[in-house]
Amino acid sequence: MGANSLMMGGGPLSPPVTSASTLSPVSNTGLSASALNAAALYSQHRGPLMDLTTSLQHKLFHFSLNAAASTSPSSLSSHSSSSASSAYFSSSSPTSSTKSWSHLDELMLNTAIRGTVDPKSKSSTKSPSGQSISVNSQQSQQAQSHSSQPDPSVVTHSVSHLLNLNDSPSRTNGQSTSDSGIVVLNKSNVIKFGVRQEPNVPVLNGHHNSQPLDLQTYPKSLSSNIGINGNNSNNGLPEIKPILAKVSSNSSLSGTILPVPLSTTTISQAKATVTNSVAGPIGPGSLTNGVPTVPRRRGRPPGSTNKKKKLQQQLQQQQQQLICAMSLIPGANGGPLNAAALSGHPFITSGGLLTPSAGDHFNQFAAAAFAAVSAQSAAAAAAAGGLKSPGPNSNSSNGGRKPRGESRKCRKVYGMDNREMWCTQCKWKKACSRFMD
DNA sequence: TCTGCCGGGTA
DNA sequence: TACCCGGCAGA
Ligand SMILES: [Zn+2]
Repeated sequence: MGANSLMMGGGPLSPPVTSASTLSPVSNTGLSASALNAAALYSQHRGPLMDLTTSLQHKLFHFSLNAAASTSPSSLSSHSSSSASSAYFSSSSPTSSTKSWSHLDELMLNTAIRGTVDPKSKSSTKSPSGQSISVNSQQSQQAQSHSSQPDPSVVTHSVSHLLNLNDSPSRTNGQSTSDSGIVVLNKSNVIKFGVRQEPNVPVLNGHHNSQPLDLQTYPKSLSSNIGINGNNSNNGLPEIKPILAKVSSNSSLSGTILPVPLSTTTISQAKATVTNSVAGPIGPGSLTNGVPTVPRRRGRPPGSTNKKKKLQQQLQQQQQQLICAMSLIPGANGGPLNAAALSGHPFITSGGLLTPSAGDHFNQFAAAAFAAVSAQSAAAAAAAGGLKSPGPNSNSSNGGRKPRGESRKCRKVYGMDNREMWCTQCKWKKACSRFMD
């Protein structure tokens, strides 16, 4: 029931496309204008498409392209001056919670989409063409290892294998009313895809009798024309192609994912109808010459560090302690030190550091204070610098950091493989909101 | 080595 | 505010 309402309930497409009235997908998709138009054009001839990126949010599986993982952090950010198109790609540290697309497999797809795990579908999925997912993984690793520029065709190939797309659009029956679609598209640097939520619709047909998506991978020039990720060939970003497909609910082909023929004319037509009135994450400002660009990913850029700031804080703290200690010097018993006394003191340098020099009137009191402060600041620096604090019970409430709770949190409960099941806070590396202590 | 999460950057 | 990640403390 949900599927049908999703399919039928969609309003007209937001961009003023001529075929908008014939299209029934949800419009608030965040898909690129050209993609929407391509979908519109397709649905005009072939029947309605449904954007599952929106309708199946909770079932969506998402992953980041990790193709640039092996590059240095500086090369991760777009080096093009067009900051609008800059994007980051997650590094794949061992503890990284981001799933590399090369690790995507059928099991995860089924888990993500159907919420169930089919134990026998784990790993080593073979396609009839003799290629397997592991081959794609190898390809991806190759792409990762020797180049900061991932090979977009590898991405597309792999996705097509994973989705097991059928390459025969002619098998589509004309009954558009019983067909719904699946849209696989890029949104920022994340590919999202899914199928409509309907029981008993196998996402991946069990026979793996499909072909790879080669016929969907139009050449680079075309993908540039359609405006996916812009046509800036040297912007350091991988090209992510739109993949449009539909799920047939025909009895004999139930669950088979049929590709949408993105013909050259369709693409060019789609390009011609690109407008600036696209709503969604790809905002109006990110369209340049009708070419949507990839917005920069939110969040802390990978590779950024807190060390600089921390060092600064450390220094400041040190100085403060110094001043406090120096307040012992002029007064008899640690009376407050006024500015005049401090500024006139021979041991306070412009940098705020105390530099006792031989021959000066460096009294014992000051020496003692200096030693004390030095020891203190050294300890503080050691603590802040990542050295293990010395004793087991070094401090009961160190730094105001609350002690770790004893309950298992989402990460432990669901595991890294099911990150989509974690609570939001855990996803963000914040204090878990689901398993409170 | 893994887990939990704080601090802070970015949109 | 939402999202994301470096890095630290502790198990
Ligand atoms: Zn949680």
